[in-house]
Amino acid sequence: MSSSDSKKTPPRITSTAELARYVGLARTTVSRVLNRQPGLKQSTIDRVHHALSETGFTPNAYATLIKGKGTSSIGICMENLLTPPILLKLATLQRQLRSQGYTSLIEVYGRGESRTILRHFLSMRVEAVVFIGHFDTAELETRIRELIAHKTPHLIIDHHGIPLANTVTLDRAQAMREMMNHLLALGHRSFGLLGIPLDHPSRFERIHGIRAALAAHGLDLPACARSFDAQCMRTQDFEFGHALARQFLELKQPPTAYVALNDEIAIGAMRALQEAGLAIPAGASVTGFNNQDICTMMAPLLTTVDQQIEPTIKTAMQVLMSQLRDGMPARPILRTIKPELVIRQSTGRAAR
Amino acid sequence: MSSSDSKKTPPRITSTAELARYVGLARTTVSRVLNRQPGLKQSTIDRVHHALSETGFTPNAYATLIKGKGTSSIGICMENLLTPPILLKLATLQRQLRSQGYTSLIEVYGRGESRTILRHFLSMRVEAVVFIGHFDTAELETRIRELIAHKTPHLIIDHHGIPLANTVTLDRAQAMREMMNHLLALGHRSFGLLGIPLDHPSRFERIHGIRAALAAHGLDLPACARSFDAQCMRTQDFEFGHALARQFLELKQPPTAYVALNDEIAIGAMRALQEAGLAIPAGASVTGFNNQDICTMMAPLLTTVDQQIEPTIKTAMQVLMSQLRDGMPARPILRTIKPELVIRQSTGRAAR
DNA sequence: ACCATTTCCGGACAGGTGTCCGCGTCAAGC
DNA sequence: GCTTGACGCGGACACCTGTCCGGAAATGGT
Repeated sequence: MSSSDSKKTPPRITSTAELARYVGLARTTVSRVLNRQPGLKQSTIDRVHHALSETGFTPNAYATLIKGKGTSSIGICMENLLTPPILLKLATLQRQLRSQGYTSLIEVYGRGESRTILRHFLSMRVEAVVFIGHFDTAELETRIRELIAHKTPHLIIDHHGIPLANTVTLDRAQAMREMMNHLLALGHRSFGLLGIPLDHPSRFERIHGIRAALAAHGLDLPACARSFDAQCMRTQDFEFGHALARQFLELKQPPTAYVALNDEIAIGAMRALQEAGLAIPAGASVTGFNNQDICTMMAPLLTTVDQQIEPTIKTAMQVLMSQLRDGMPARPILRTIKPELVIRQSTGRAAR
Repeated sequence: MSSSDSKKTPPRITSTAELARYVGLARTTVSRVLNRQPGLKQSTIDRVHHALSETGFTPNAYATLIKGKGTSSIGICMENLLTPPILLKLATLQRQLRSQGYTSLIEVYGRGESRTILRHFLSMRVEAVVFIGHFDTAELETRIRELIAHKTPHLIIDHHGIPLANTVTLDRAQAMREMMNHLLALGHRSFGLLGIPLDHPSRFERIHGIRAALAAHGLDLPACARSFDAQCMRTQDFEFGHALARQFLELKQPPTAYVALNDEIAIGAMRALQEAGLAIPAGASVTGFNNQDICTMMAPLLTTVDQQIEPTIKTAMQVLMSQLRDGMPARPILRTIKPELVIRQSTGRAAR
């Protein structure tokens, strides 16, 4: 009791050397304890661990990682942090990476910042870089070239159309083909595209699928499908869909089926149509994309496309891990994920 | 032309020393160029920059940051990456931090992992740690104590009730008080609470606000409000709200007003009520929480509470920056954000 | 051709950690 | 009391970058 038990305030330790002084051991001994090397008495191990939890000291990660060998970190560049499917991918990817012992460095892309972001990742010596979402193609391709030159593994999720890049992406053309076939079988022949411009490169795949399905029925895209995207500002998707649908309703002969870029736009459009007195699907059909949770809470339940996120991330992990294990592949890896059409209540036979 | 121009493959440079050898300069000279020190010929500067862009070399961030002075990084621990309001907070905070020159290290909390996460942050020598969301109170309090001992600034967003922690949080009691006053003024006297258990510590604030509003009207909480949370599994919120509402509908006298934990649950409940033939708000009133985008796309438009995320993050940044500038505050900082009641169409006079 | 100035070199140290290795110390067994 | 291990010490080097400083070299001007 009379001994100096006034250890109310353990000193602030900032290095293993200080910690070693604190417990009265050599710095190298402390280091050996921290790295679980054999040949140490149990009592000294306990002594160090006790001091460790007492002072709360944490070894400086930067000093360890100077050597660059095995930072166990992956850089993830996100298109944004707001759209649900992208986020779901991030969340599951991050979880799986962690379970494999990898830390994620997450950065959000802003116009033209990809260069800065990539430099940051490389300066942090990440072991791979993942891009999730849609980016500027030319810019992204430059980044990929840089990564390949660095021999740093990479993976693109969603953005399709860069031949030299390892890509895991949903087959959006296939998705649109199936969706169009579904609508065509219901007798629809005039379509309103919501949030899917006819000529924008980022929507090329979708348009391609739509065109293919129409062609198979002897129909021509520009003749039976229209898009009013240029007329409306896209700020918030529900409102966007709402505004787009209203544009279509001003036509003398509005389309009988509406194909939306995503579920939010579809729901906004449904609301506009219903407000105009149209019953769905009796008066018009509406389709979404992503199969988000809301789809089953609408009246009517929304017909949509499921992104198959679980399988997507699963193959993404495979591609990533194979690169981390075996190095860069001889030729770029391309894995396309098959979408799943989810037919619910918002699509029905075309009104006469 | 005859000179050796076969620089098709610039070598892989991993240190400034190698780069210096590559351009035929001293390592220190290269370092001076990289750090923009004066007294250098323009031609040598160009020479280095050219080699830099040619080889794509990036200085090792870890070596620079060993000294620990200013990693300019902030650790952010997230409750999850799936609920929209939390994510909106993350996204805006991350953006604002970056505009101030800070990098964000984002980690997602999993049961009991907060210790590991905090150790990681500290080993990365972050300059502050932010918690966003709701956590286990005891666990979180321990972390905060550790951070204070480390003299590392911290901030909690949303989780309320840890006296020694710097906190920025929405006044949820106030929100519920206003909401209940609104419903009481409409004549409602029996309430169904959706996703808000009467006794769970994480919902203490809400219950407190509800109780206060009722008491002001001479009413007793257990007498006029019920919660069926224990009966239903909460996996997906829409379904959860749907299931909860169905439970209430089995009562002989179902409540006339439903107060939900969030917008998703409210929407699920609305759907269940409508399916049962109840008109809203004529047959029953429903309120949400968060004022997400969907609220304006429902029929009827959902009455809800706006979280005021912009002001929240703005004050969060203030609290954070003041700590980074002036060090730890003498006493814990507590800033509460005033919510905003958003009255729309889903609430109306109580049915007789 | 000479001098002054600018510019670059290269050695040195610091920063925190991991690892190797020879040597001292201490305790246990004979 | 001696040998034999087991264990801890402490010096050394490495990793990569930033910075300081004296001296060498090149450049400029006269």
